[in-house]
This record gives sequence, structure tokens and C-alpha cells, in this order.
Amino acid sequence: MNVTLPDGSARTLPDGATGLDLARSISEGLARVAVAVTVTPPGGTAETRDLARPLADGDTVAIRTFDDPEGRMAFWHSSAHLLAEALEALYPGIRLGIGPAIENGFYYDVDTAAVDGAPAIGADSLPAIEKKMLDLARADSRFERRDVPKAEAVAYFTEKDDPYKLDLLEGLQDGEITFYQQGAFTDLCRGPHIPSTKPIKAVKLLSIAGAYWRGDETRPQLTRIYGVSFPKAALLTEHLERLELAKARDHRKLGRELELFMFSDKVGPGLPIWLPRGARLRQTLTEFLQREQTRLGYEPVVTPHIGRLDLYRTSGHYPYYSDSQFPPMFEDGPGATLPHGEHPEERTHDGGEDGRIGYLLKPMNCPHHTQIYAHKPRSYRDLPVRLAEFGTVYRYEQSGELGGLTRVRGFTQDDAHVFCRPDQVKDEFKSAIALTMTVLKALDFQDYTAQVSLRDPDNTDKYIGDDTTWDAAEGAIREAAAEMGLQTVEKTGEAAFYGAKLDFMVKDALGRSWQLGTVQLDYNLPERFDLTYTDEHDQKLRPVMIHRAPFGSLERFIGVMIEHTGGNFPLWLAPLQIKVLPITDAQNDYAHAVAAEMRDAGFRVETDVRSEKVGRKIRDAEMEKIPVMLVVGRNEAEGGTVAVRRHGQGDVGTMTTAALTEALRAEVAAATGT
RNA sequence: GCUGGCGUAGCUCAGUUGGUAGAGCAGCUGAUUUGUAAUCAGCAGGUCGGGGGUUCGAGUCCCUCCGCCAGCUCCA
Repeated sequence: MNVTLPDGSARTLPDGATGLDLARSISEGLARVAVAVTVTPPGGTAETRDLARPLADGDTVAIRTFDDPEGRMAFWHSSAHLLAEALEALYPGIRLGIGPAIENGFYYDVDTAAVDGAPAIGADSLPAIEKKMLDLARADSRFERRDVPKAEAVAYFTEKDDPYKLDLLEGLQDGEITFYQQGAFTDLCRGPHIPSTKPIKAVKLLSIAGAYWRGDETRPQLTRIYGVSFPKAALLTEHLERLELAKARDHRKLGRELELFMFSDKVGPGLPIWLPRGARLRQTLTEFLQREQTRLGYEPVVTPHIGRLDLYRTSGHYPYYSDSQFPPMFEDGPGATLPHGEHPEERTHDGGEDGRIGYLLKPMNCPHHTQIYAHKPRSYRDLPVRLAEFGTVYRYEQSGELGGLTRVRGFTQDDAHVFCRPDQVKDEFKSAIALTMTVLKALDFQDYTAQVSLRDPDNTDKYIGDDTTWDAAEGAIREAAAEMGLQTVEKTGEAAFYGAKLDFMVKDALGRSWQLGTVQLDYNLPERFDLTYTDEHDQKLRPVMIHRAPFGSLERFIGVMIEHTGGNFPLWLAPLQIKVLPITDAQNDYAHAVAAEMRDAGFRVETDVRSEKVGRKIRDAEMEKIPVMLVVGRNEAEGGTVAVRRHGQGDVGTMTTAALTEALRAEVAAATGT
């Protein structure tokens, strides 16, 4: 038979030859490091399989090693099985959930309830499990695949008393069930796996956490053990070093070191406090976006931080999100004394039986903005109306969700709502996409994912509005994204309750994905608030609403941006742009004069007049990551110049302040497109 | 909210099996006046996250609450 390699070359193999045979036919070295093959049958789709499985005539075959993503997945998936084998050996009777490979390693979900003495697996159990895994790996057990009839599979796991595997089997058809066995361990598994346990030379179990069975909060919580493994010890060391390096970029650490923001237990969890330098960073970003928005015809508005409960009942937010809102306030008494999450109807009802009027701390700006739209009659000629506000909102996020600036309880959205005619929707939506892309580009975010967030068709009571409207909105978003040349991924169940979204996702230092910018299409709130405009035939028509926030929230955006830049902000964004460093006290007056001149030229400047040596002043300024340091000694003072040092680059030469101003202005202009 | 871990000075950390809290940096004071990543000396700084308990004695052990971290669930 003949198979084709990825480079297009053909190879002839005996009938029944396996992936491993193919690797051997290329070289013994390749056969040693091969872990799997990706096979594409003629006219079929690619599938990564075990090396031991026979190939067929006409297949296109790629040999996978640990260096390929597919190979790593097989390696880590096999490592998860090894972890399970070790756990069964150490904790007889342990029940197993699922154990997949993930982006950076693998995990296994287990339940120790049925183990004698029901020992809890804690962090200090991990070294012993690692050791057992390595012992078992050295046994060089082969991963054997076998097809199993469903009845036999059910019988096996019934006998083994493993309810989780039985639950998984319920969703599988007879004829598509396979078992993998290595050593004494057998698992229900689709594969693929590496040939044997031997290549697993280095293992590190990283953490332990609870995870609900099948991701469902109402089901039992299992113990999830995360780990990573490698074919060489050196690769593990490198991996752990990379994790350490990522921690150095953590925005929580840099935020403290660079004095950008803080938290106070007295103020409350998830409520960031912006220090002078962080506030300046925010201000710069805000001004940048405001300038862009002015160009695009947005009008600024300002709305209060609270609104009557009735506003949110009309919008639909109130019943949908009462668990994640701070409790309402009442005019005639402290509603906050109600236990959290409890909203007895008579107490939360405006003008209800007891006549009490309640207010909610605003969890979003859209309902307020609808009232601005509705305050006067709108003509078709006036649309689109684009209302923009840096609006601070408050949401009672679950305590376990809070973290740094990426998930907080009080944050500021760079929010705007565009009210437009149906025929304007596509252009407005595309314009909002373009603005978001401009923002990401100016801040040097290259690596983002554009995600089309769709409703979950199996869970329609999470959403308001009818299917036809939703289909139209989802179609419009796909179309607009495609016309903007955006590569998108689609995710169901990620839509807002009132509409589908286009979300821009960016990863943080630890590889976690966060939503930053978002553009949302909403046919529902205009309906709920009965918003209208008058067309040329004097007909009252319904406008369409686009919600959009290019940053998303300033807090999260800055948090992720700190990690991307490692705190080394570009000149235009740096909270402090220039520090003047006199060499001795004799130059202090000259240093102040230089600082004043640069400040007049529009830069953010400080002068370091401590009685320290320049070496020390430079070191401190470098640690503060200040982009420009101006060293002034006797020579500069006499010549009317400054010795310029750039952060991370060192001395870049001496020049006049006029020449420096010109150069720095050009740099800022190039970065911000002004 | 759930599972696991952590909480000692502003920061980074030390503190034997319970015996009554330390260092470096930062801060303050003084000396020093220095040419591209740390000048020297002195001083001050902590109800060891809060509360309760066990004990002659708790930073160390137990309970409880708060906060932080990882993951799960959630995320308008």
C-alpha cells in the first residue's frame, strides 16, 4: 500500500503496516521519538491515532512527536492515565471521573469517598503520587487499545463500582466504545495514546482543586489533580522556569511595585483603588479613546451611579441577575440589612403594597442610556445617536471569582450605545469593530481572538426575545465580522441575555483568556423601553441598539496590558515619562529648569534631587520603568543640554531640550496616530 | 458559593519538637556631592490577618470569621 507524507512524498509499505512501521521506514531516530500519527484517509477528515494502529492505502500520514501539539496531547493524555494508575495503586477503591490533556498538561478528576478511611488528597499528597507515577512509568507498560461492546463496558464499571464512568457510558453508542489498558489500569477512552509509559520521564503535579462532575454545580464535586509531564527532565525544569517568569509579569505584583493600584480590606474585596500613577495611566487611555470617539461622532453623556429598581425590571436585568447585584437600597430604610440574595417581593417593589421605593447600584449603563434616547422625539434623520460614557458599574461577583484587576466588583466600562435604523446596523457594527481593532493595535495587542458569542439554543429561557430576532442578530454579526476580515471562533451559550456579541479575547500572563473589547447587537432593549423614531412617512419605528466597549473595562484592560508590557509602558502611556537626575546638588536648579521646560512641552516629569550618586538615581528610575532619564551634570548645565538615557537601552547621547522635545513628540504621535 | 493552599514590619522573607519576634530593602535623621543599575552610619517600625479556645506559657496546636492565591461554577 501507499501512503503520503505531509511534504507530498509517497511511501510504499507492506499491507497492514502501522504508524510505527512508517516511522521506522523513515528513520530509527524518528521511530524512537514518535508518539502518535495524524491520519487523513482519502476524502476523510484528519484524526490523530495510536502508532500501533494499521494504516490504509491512500492515507496521508503525519508522524507526531512531543514537539507537535497533537503529539503533546497524546503524551499528556497518556500521563493522565498514568496518574490514574498511580492513584488506584495508592488509594484502592478510588473512583475516577475524566482525565484529559489540556493546553499545558493534564488533569484527572477523582472521588475518594469510597476509599477505605476516605482519605482526603491534599497538596502534601502530591509528591508521593508523582513518585508512584515515575515508578509505574519505568515499568514500560504498553497502552493497549481494544473495542468493547457497550454491555461489557457497563458490566466492567458496574463491577468496579465507578458511577462516573457509567454516567459517561450512557452517552455512548454500542460500537464506538474503546478501552485502553496500561499495566493494571483500564480506562474508558477514545485515545490516542503513546505506545508505552516509558517516555514519561519527568512529572510534576502542580495543584489540586475541586471540580463539579460534568461542570454542573448541582452535581458532586470531585478532586481535580493538575499535572504536567515531559520526555526529558530538562524540559520540566524549563517549563517551571517559564511559570516563574510569568509570575514576574503578574499585574498584581507589578501594580504594587509600580504603585499603580491597591486594594484595602476596609474598602472591600474586588474594589480597586487607583494610586496617582495608575490613575494617570487610566486618564491617558481614556483621553486616547475619547479623541477617537469624538472623531467618530460619539457624544459624551453622564448618568448617575444608581437607578430605580423599576428601570432594571423594564430592562430585564433585575430578575435575571439579582444574585450578582449588590442588594437594593430603599428610601425609607436600609435595604442592605436584608440578607444577601434575599429580595422579598414587597420590599423590592417600587410603589408596591408598602409604598417603598428601591434603588440599585447600577450594574450597567444601558438602561440609563435608553432614557437619554427616549427623552425627546427622534427623527430618522437624527440616527445614529451614539451616546458614550465612561460608566462605573458595580456587580456582586462571587467571592471565589475575584482576582486582581481582571475580575472585580466595581469597574469602569468605556461604554457607548448606538441607536440606529435597521439599515444602518451593519455599518455601525463594522465601525465599532474597527474602533476596537484600532485600540488593540495602538496598544500592541496582536494576539487576540475574535469570538462570536451566540445563544445556547437548548437553554432559551436564559434569553429574552424571539428566535427570529436572534437568528437575524447572529447572522448580522457573522456578516459584519467577515466583511471586516476578522477570523472568528463561535461559542454557543456565551451571548448576553439580550443579544449576541462579538467579543475580543486576550490572554493574561498565566494563559487565561479574558474578554476585553465587545460589540453587541440588541433588538430587545429598544422593545422593552418602547424606543422609537419617526421615519419619512411619519411612521413610528423601532431603533436597533448596539452596545460596544473597545476596552471592555478599564480595570481588566489595564491589568492585561500591564502583563503584556511587563510594566514597560510605551512613552505615551507611561504615568511618569521623564525623570531628571542631577549629578550633584550644584545642578539641582538646572535640573528643575529642565523639568519645567519638559513639563511645559506637555510631558509628565519629576526631578530626583536626593543626595544620592547618579548610579543610584539611575537604578531607581530603571526599577520604576521610567522611559526617559535625563542626566544633568556640570557639562550639561554649562552647555544647556541633557544626557538622555532610555529605559532598558542605556545612554543614547546628549542633546538640547528642544531636540529632545521634538523627538519625543514624534514618538508619541507615531504611537497614537495623532 | 465550592475544593485545595496561603496570611510574620510598607516590600521580600527567616523564626527548631509551644518558651515570650528577626534580617535585607524601603522609611526617618545625619554625614557624603558623587558622570550612567544600590555611599556610609544611626534611628524608628510588628495586638505575628481578626476573634475565641487548649496550655504555666501560643507566631507555632484547635475552632471560627476575614482576606489573598489556583481551579470549578458564574460572568449583563
